[in-house]
Amino acid sequence: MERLDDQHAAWLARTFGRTDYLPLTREDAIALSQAGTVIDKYKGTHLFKEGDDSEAAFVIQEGEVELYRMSLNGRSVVGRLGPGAVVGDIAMFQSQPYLSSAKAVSAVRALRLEREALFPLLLSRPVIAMRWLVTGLGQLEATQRSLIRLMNRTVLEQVADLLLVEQDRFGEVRLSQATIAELLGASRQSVNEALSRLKDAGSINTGYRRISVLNSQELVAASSA
Amino acid sequence: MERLDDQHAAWLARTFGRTDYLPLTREDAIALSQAGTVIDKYKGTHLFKEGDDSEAAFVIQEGEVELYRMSLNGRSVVGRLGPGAVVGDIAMFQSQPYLSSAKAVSAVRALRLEREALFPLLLSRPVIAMRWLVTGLGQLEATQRSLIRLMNRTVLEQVADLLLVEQDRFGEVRLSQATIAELLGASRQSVNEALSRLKDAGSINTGYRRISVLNSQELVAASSA
DNA sequence: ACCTGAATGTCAGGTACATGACAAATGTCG
DNA sequence: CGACATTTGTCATGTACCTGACATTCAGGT
Repeated sequence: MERLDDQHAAWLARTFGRTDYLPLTREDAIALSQAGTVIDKYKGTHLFKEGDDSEAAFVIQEGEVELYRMSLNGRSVVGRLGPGAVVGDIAMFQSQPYLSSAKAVSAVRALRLEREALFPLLLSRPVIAMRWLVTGLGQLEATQRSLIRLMNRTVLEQVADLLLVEQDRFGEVRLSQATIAELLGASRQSVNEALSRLKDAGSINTGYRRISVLNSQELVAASSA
Repeated sequence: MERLDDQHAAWLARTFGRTDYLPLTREDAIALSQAGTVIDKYKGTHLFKEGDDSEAAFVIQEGEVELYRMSLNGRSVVGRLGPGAVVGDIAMFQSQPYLSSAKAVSAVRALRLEREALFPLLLSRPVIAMRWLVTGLGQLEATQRSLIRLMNRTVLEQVADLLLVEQDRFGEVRLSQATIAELLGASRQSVNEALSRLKDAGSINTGYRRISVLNSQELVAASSA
């Protein structure tokens, strides 16, 4: 147990709201990890659903979570979040039911923090509160970027921009064209068309559920960012 | 001076990150207002511009601020913020230059908080940190809503949704059609078209720089939310 | 290896929306 | 009060994108 806590604490210090000016003490990190419980979710299952009582927030440790809302027109994907991100906190802090649903896209491990445990912790440990704030503002920034990506842009530009943001350090994007279309609120056909154009231009390579960025410069130009 | 501080403190307690579970003591509120300086900005001037060094964050007290970013295609408006909202904090906490520009749409009074004064304050007064967090998460929620508004929706639906969100307690929206178009990333003509349809349907009334919501129910239906 | 579900590639037809251009109405300021 | 700027209303034209339909390719399990 001791060693596990240490690992956990170290992980939190590295990834949760990481900032150079806010060192997270081992003590803080352990307090945070002990305030919650680690939960595992299978691919396809929900951490919470729109309208549920917001009892807890979650810090994602492994896997990806998709945040979405339903409307008459169908699903709208608000975002995809990976390790280090927080979900469910908006509703919890506003004492409202969850506003979106959170679904595990892959197998997910997360730290589940109940309101009753989290609030005292944040009030007693300012560094954790600040880091939580930094994480939230990071998400706000990402969402603003998504907004801009959608406005005044053709699907080709949107796709180019998304590939730039979403690529890993090897220049790979592991998403199906249908998923990309959902993230952009576009049709799969249009995304396919855009990818073909970018491939013909030599900026990317495409494969099954995989896109490789070959030339970031050209993508930046194509995104007209 | 004494009386002024009191007023100021009371205002902050009422509007800044207001929550039932986090009472802001008079002492906290005064500390916050004394950590910054009140600045006044004329309509049309900038609080900060994209790329500037992020020295400070601002709590808006009066007036409206427009947040936008430039790209090759022109301006993209990220949002409009009124009293109680915070701008500039994202960049400041991430130690990056400002990511957007903030322009006063009307005469603006704001509390300017420098990094050097704000950080110690947040670390020493957890309730202020929590309220700051709540405010930030509120903006995140609003931005998520904007995202959804844009995705998979016709201009008519977008306009209906925006009117619902943006109306004041008298059911009035004081925005020009051109401004609405900018917020939605649509053309002025399309917005005009949509408003005409809603007016014909009897859901709203339109005037010079003014739209009155007559029937919220019908608007909800038209927005297919 | 084969079978099956998922993902990709491609086409035709329709439409919502952008662009550009201009007239009419409304507010503002000297 | 008149002159000017801003905002609204309306058209005509082109195009990017969506819908629907179908063939082809790929991956994983038995």
